[in-house]
Amino acid sequence: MTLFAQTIYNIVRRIPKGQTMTYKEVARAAGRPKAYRAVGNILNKNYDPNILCHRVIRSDGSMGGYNRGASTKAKRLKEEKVHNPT
DNA sequence: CGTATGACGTGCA
DNA sequence: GTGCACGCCATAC
Repeated sequence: MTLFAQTIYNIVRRIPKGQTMTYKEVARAAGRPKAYRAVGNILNKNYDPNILCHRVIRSDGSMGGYNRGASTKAKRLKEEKVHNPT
C-alpha cells in the first residue's frame, strides 16, 4: 500500500451517493492530475468492497471496468445515480 | 535500475 | 460515432 493508493481510496470513499468521479478527477484530487493511469491501476489491484470504486468512471462517461465485472458496476450506478446513461 | 503492464485520456482517420 | 495509436503515471518483476 503506497501513499498514492491510500489517497486514491480516501478520495473514492468520499464520493457521495448519486455522484461519480472520473479517474482524472480522482487523480487530480490525489495530487497527480496526470496519474489517472495509475489511479485505474491501483483501483484494479484493489479488491476491497469498502472502496466505492464503482463511483469512479471514465471522462467519456463510460464506466470503464470493474474488479467484480462491469455489469455489477453498471447496475450499481443505475441504482445509485445513473438511471438513464446518455 | 530498467522493462513491462493497466479500471485512462486525447488526437487523428 | 467508432476504431487505432501514442503518451502519461505508478506498481510489479
